[in-house]
Amino acid sequence: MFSIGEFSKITGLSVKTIRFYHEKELLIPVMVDAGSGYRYYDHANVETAYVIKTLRDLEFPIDQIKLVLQECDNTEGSILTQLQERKNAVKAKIQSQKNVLKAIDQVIAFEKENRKVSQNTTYHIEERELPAMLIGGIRMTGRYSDMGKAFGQLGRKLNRHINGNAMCLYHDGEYKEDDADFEPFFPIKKVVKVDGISVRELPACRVICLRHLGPYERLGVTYEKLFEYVNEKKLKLITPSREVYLKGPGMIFKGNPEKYITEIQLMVESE
Amino acid sequence: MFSIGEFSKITGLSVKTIRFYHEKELLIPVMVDAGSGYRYYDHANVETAYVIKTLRDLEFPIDQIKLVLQECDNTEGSILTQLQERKNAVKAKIQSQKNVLKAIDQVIAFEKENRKVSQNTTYHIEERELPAMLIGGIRMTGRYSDMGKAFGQLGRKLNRHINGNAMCLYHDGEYKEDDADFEPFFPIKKVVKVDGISVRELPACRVICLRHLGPYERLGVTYEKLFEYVNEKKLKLITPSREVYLKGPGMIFKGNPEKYITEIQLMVESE
DNA sequence: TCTTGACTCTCCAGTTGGGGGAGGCTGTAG
DNA sequence: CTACAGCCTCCCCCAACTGGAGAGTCAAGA
Repeated sequence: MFSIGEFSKITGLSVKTIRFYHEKELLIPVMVDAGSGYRYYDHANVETAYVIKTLRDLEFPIDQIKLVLQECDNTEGSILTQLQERKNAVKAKIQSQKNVLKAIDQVIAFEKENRKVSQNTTYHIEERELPAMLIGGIRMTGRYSDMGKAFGQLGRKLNRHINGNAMCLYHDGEYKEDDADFEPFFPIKKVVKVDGISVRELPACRVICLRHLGPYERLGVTYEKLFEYVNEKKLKLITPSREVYLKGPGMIFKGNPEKYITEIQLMVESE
Repeated sequence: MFSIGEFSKITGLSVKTIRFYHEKELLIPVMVDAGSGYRYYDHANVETAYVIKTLRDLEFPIDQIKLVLQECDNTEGSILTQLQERKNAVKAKIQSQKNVLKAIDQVIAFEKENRKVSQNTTYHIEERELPAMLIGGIRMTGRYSDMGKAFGQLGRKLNRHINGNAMCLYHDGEYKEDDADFEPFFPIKKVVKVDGISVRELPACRVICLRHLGPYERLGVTYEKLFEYVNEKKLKLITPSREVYLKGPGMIFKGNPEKYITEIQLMVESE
């Protein structure tokens, strides 16, 4: 018979753990001195202890180990079933961890992309030909402040198909506060079918564009510059116009709005 | 300003959780009524709540979220670092889970193998030519009861290279109790270098063999039958002899010793 | 103004698998 | 006989909440 300390050295379980297993009725000492309360263990206890250790290494929860030990001898096949169950549970856990990993990667990718845009240049009005692009978007009417949620949804649902910065189409010819008609979207790599997202091709077109540094509230100033240019050059605008969010709020933090960079693209008739 | 219930509906956090986050100073209500103790939240709190939710989804621990929130604006790159750290932590977790999975698989494989051997036949002495086999073993002197530990070690270290049932070589010509010279081993698929394990080829040979059903204590009876046969046929024995543990104790449970099946193989001179 | 019912408060306990330590008994060796 | 190692029970601690009890508060209807 071994005292708890000897038993601890034999089995490699800590004294605390052994007492805990006794309390949980997992590993019951062969004898407990009625007077002193000292626990004494024998060889059969050692065997049981090894079984418990093995199963704990396989991350069986205590309760299940108790079950396994109870039907120890009477069944032959049951341990295999239990092992299979445990295996499935561990598999499920791995899968959920992998999903977390994927989500983290996505956030990292987004934050990195968002940080890449250089801030040192000053911006000039440019005329450009935009190529056709495949997009996935959500057209909505309401307030601009709801756009964030839409981008969140788009990001989650389009995920790895995303092929560029967040953008938005403005279908109104004029500025509206409460009842605007706009369409947040992402360029995507190939046609996908996703609930609640409309996928289509945006045809190639000619645009004049200008970048804006600072919070969205001050976009008006930059729009004004573009309109001046349009008048001067006697160009004709076509709706919808676009904004490209080169650097905006992160997926986690809003960041510093003074550093946001947005490119405004106004479609004009080709000459 | 929102009451805690409204705030809960807005953010999707339970009321309990919101109070918990307050206690942890993660999410501090914009105002607490001094008289009633009622918590009131505003839009900034909603934003913070979303940040917390996002980070919790990525399995950031509370304390780290607190840090992240504290250095919210003052740093740009820090969140990326934190994300990378989190990623590595999750990766490590996945790896450890995968190891558990592998261990479970190994146990399952072992238990299945151990269960496969049919028990319904009666056994006869056979003469056989054994092919050469590559083995990994541990030669030891002492008691037979230490063999279990050796097999445990062998199983862990040889792992996927194992290519057959557990076996043992008996290098003594006679039966010894305390000071036996024996060598538990597994057949293996290819040469591997592992600390404390000797790997070599066992040459092909001629053996007479007989299977034994029951606990190891009664192996003597079966040995006797073989010795009778040897005398009768005037064969010459060569050491070492072997035992093949067709069905023995499981990796977790000892199982029922009455059902153990062991094949004894005695090497004889080729005719 | 009172009542009702929904809402909110604080405090306590429990979850898993133990670890750390206090304060007090026990066993054994010199 | 005494010292000291070993053992006992009891309580608190970890994370991230959840559940419940008992009491106080708010807003609306009678």
